[in-house]
Order: sequence, then structure tokens, then C-alpha cells
Amino acid sequence: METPAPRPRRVTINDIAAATGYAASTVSRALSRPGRVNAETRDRIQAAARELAYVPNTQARALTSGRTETISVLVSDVTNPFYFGLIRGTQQQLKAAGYAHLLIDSENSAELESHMLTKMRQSIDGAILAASRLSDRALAALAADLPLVAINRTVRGVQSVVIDSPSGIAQATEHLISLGHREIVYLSGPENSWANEARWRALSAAGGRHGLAVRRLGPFPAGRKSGSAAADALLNTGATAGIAFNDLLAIGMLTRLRERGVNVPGQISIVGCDDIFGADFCHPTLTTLTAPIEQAGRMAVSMLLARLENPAGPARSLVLPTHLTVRESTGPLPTTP
Amino acid sequence: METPAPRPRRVTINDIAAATGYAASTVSRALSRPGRVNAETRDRIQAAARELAYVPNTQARALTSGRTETISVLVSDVTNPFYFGLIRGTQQQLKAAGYAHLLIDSENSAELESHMLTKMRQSIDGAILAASRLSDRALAALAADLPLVAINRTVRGVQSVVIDSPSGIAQATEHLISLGHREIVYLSGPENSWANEARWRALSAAGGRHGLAVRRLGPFPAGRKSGSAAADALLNTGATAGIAFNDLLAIGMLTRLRERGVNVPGQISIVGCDDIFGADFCHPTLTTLTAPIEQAGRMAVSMLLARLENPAGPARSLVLPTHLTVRESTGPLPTTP
DNA sequence: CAAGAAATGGCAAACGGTTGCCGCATGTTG
DNA sequence: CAACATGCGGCAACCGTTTGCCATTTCTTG
Repeated sequence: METPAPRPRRVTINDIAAATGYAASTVSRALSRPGRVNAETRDRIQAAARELAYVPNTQARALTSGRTETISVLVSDVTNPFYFGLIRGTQQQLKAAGYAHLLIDSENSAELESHMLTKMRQSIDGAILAASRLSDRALAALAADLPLVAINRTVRGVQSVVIDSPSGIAQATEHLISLGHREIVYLSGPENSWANEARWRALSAAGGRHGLAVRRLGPFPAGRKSGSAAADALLNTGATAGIAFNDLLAIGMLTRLRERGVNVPGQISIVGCDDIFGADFCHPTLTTLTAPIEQAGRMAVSMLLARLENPAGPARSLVLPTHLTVRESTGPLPTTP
Repeated sequence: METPAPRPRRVTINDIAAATGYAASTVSRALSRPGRVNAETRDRIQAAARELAYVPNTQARALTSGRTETISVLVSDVTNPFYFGLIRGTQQQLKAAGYAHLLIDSENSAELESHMLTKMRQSIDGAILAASRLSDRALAALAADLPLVAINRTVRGVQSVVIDSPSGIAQATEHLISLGHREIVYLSGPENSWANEARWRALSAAGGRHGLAVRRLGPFPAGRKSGSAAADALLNTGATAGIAFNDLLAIGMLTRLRERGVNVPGQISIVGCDDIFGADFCHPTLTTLTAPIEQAGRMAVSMLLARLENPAGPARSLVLPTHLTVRESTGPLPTTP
């Protein structure tokens, strides 16, 4: 009977040490801080490492050095297409820097979020928190212990990358006004979402500046399914234009409006937020705030890695511009007969 | 001047040992194999662990035990929405089992794929390979060293979960035949994709059975952008129906056909594969093969974890059914005047 | 009641690197 | 040429846990 294959011994620095005649510590140095040893030594050791197909053991390295070369990216819901771009951006940038990418879904729960984070604390060098559900205090406390970048969330002392919704919302409002709309409804997303509040505030402000009526409906869960309820509620108000918390909700609304035989933009105009995958091929195609989300992911990684190299550095905060992308879902005010 | 905060000491089993008066080894046992110690001892130690907010260090654990409680999921392109469902499925199931989810993008490159895998080998307990670009030989060799589950790929000796495209393609073919189509074109995806070959073979076979003309165009990169070229090529053949390698390509084709003023399904019918996010709200909505991809992700995780518990177990292979979801993009053969 | 089995806890050696410190050999400077 | 700095390699401790082995105590069992 065969033995059940005892975990195969992998090549270690000791094997390289034995092969080259140097001490293990010298091998370690030659590999991880080449400047510390003689050039010839370095070459010999590196050659042997290649020869033996040596792969450093990250766990062992992390144990003493404390660095794991792993960053976790937390999203509130992996299935939300908004995060696709973000994940793509972080993935790209992390891979380029040789870091591993640990994906965590916090399921919209603050408890789960902080639980996962404490559990993983020792396995990661830093984290990128997209749409964190944590309170400001909790977030600040966490940031003191773990290098962090928050996406779409600003808290004192916590690095962040935020997308400039206020400016985008203002553009959208002006666009609607220019089309003749005088009453705009905001279809609210989850109440514990920071971005949701920011968008509503921006709309109120823009409405105030232009002296028009703005209202808020909801909250609605940020999914396509909630679109039906949102659409029905919007129709019920008699308003001629709606700005949805995000594209998912907006697309759900479009579907519902089509079902009910309501003409978009003939009878009502709809604006989304984020410009996710699908916004350009839904029907009608969606006017939306285009967020440079992939870039946000890349920037977040850069800021995080910069912080890791220089922990004393300043807590930077970056604001990325949005712009309105006008498509088919917005049009002139219907002429009342 | 403040000291730059030397890495904060975290609570270890030694702290618990000191606090309770037991030896570290006993603490370790009480925590990780509670049956091995006296009930009272276990309770005291676990209470102390809770008290001190002890969090086990996974790196240290991995070093001796060899198990990291981490599974990596490799996809060929994170931005492909096909993977969203898969990632969701694996994420759910892994979290439930207490495993970490390491996401890797192989960028459609076999080299990168195997490079990442060898680099990570010691940091993971197993891997799920979606759309692997590795050769059969390389894959089998890898599987001998690392517990593996391949998605949409069958190789002798490698566990797998595949989606039953042949049956789905057959359904799609019969659907098109029932609508009167006599000539079907396959819009091919990347040549190094196993699923692409499987789909084409299935279509050839189905075509043969029903005595109709099938042709193949391409290969086209599996993205929406390639849809234009694919649509133009399809129109050029004069065929009345096309089955696209995947929904991304199909949606791209719909966009192009609309641009060119071609009526779908009035003049031409389009079928996609996978039923990704967007297939139900593009215009026209897409008839497609609905793949239980999220379930595939969950099953893959289950199979992998089962294998980890019992490495000697058989290399199982699972086939998941597909079904045709008929929407607006397919219709009766246009009546030639 | 003796002998063997089972339960329980401790010791110490790993696991695979990193790093502070030391010593030797060489190079630099006045 | 003495005094000192610098370059380079080795020793050994350490990171936090797991685990094989052993000693003790407590049960079983004939």
C-alpha cells in the first residue's frame, strides 16, 4: 500500500545554503536585500535559487517581517456591478506591485465587516474599504491600527478616494433644468450608505440654488429588483424627472416603466449614477453620472502602498471628478395638452 | 518626539498560557482541538481567549500545519461579467466554511496563470480554475501537487464542474429550426478556450443531426467590442441566425446591428451563451443559454473542500444542466418576398 | 487488586524565514 | 604605519503555532 504522499518537501533557503556553501542568513540576504552582500555571492545564490526553482514561503516571511504582501479589498456586495470596475482597478495595480488581492464581501453588514477585518488583521498589510458600513468612530479607530483607504467615504484621519458626486449631481440637475423639468425626485438608496446621503445633499443644494422642488423617495435597496417600487412611487408623485441613487436602481426602474407602458424620456426622464456595465445598452440607454471607478481603485492602491512605505506620511484624501453622460433616458419636458 | 509606534504586540497563545497557568501547547489544543483536553480546562482557556480578544495568527499556524485556510479563485479576466456569478458563488461558500478568498486574474495568459499558481502554492490550500488556459498536461501535473477544481474544462484526473453546453446548444439549435431557420452561424470566441471548442463541436453535431448548414466565423475576442466585427461578418454570410460564443459578444452584436438598422429578430436571430447580467435588459433582450454559474461556483468549492478533507477521495466531475431562455432576440425566419 | 488502557497536560522541536550582533578582512585616512 | 571605518558573512535568537513524545493520573477490566 502506498503512503498517502506526505506533504512534498519544498525547496527552502536551507537547501540553497547547502547547495552553495553559504549560511542560510546569507542566502536570505542575497535574495531579499541584494545590496547587503557581495555581488559575486549574490549571483551565485540567485543562480542556485533559480536552479532549484526556489519559491519563498510567504507565511514564514510574514512571521518575522510582519509584512504579508497582501491587501484586502472589501466590498459591500460582490454582485453589484459597480464594484467590477473597482475590483479591476485594484487587481491590476496590486498585481503590478506584487501584492496578493484578498477579496471580501461584507454583505452590507457593519458587524461582518469589522469581524472579517479583525480576523484578517494579521494576514494583511492593509485594506481598501469600498462603501464601508462602519461608523466614523469605528473607521478612525481601525485606521489607527491598519493602513486603510476608504472609497466614497470621508472621515478625519482616514485616507480616502471619493468620487465627486456633488459636482456630478449639479451637472445632472442643470441638464434636467435645461430640458424644462421643474420638479426632480431623488430615489434614495440604503440609508447606511454615505454616498447616498452625499448625493441627496448635493441634490437638495442644487435644487435650492435653482429654486426648484426636490423630493426624496425611499429608501430602496440598491438592486435592480427595487426598481419596480421606485418607478411606481416616482410615477405616483407626478414628477417629470428622477435621479436614482445608482444605475442598478435606475435600470430596474426603466424595466418597470417599460412594462407599464410609460415612455422614457417622452413622459419621464431618468438619471442614474455610476455608469456601470449595462448603462450603455439597456433600453433606453441611461443618462448617468460617469464615475472613474476603475481609476479610483488604482489610486486607492497607490495611496495605500505609499502609506505602507512611509507610515508617517500624511493621510491623503483624493477627490475624483465625475461627469454627466447624456444618453437616451432624459429628454425635454413633456408638453401637457 | 514620539517613537514611530513599533508594530503593536498582539495577543498570542503565550499570553493566554500566562494568564491561565497552562502551557502554550495546552492552550493551542484547547483552541484548535477541544476534544483533546479536559472540559474544564477548555472552558477556562476559551474564556481567557475571549477575554483577551485573542486572534490566532494564520501565518504561524500555516507554517507548521501546512494549511492556510485560503483558496484562490483564478479567472481569465475579472471584468468579464460571466465571472460575477461565479465569484459570488465561491465567495459565499468559502466564507461559510471559514476560508479566505484569494482572487487572481490570469489575464488570459497561460504563463501568468502558472506563474501565479507556483508563487502562491504555499499560501493556499487549493484553487478553483475558471477557464484555465493551461494545457491538459500542465493542468494534470498541477493537480497532482495542488487540490484543484476546474470550471468548464475536463481533463483526466482533474476534478471539474462543467456546464453542459452541448445539451444547451442542441436546445438552441432546435429552437432556431422550429422558427424556420436553415442556416446557423457560430460566432467563435478565443481559440484557446475549451468552452469555445465544446460549443462549436456541439453545434456541428446538432447541425449534422438535423441536416442543416452550420458555419463558423471568427475567432473573436470575447468582449462587447468584438461584437461589431462579428455582426458585420454574420450579415455578410446572409445567414438568418447566429449563435455567439458568449453573451458579451452577442450584446455587442445587438448594438452593432441596431446601429446598422438591422431588425432583430425581424431580419436575423441572435442567441448568446451564459445569461450574464444584462442579457435580460439589453435591447432586444437576449435569447441565451442560461448557465447556473453561481451554483457552479458553490459546487466547485464543495468539491474542493471535500477533497481537502479526504485527499484520497476520487476525482469527481460534475456536469450542470443548462437551459435555453427565450427572449426577444430570436424570432421566425423572415419571409423572403 | 494488579495490569493495561485512556485521558490529560507539559516539553521541546520543528515550520522557513529575518535580523541584531559579532568578527574578520579589507580599505581609507592622517 | 597606526587607527579607524566599511564590507561581508555567520551565529543564533526569534516570530506564533502545532505536534510527537513522554510522564502522570485516572479508569477499566479480568
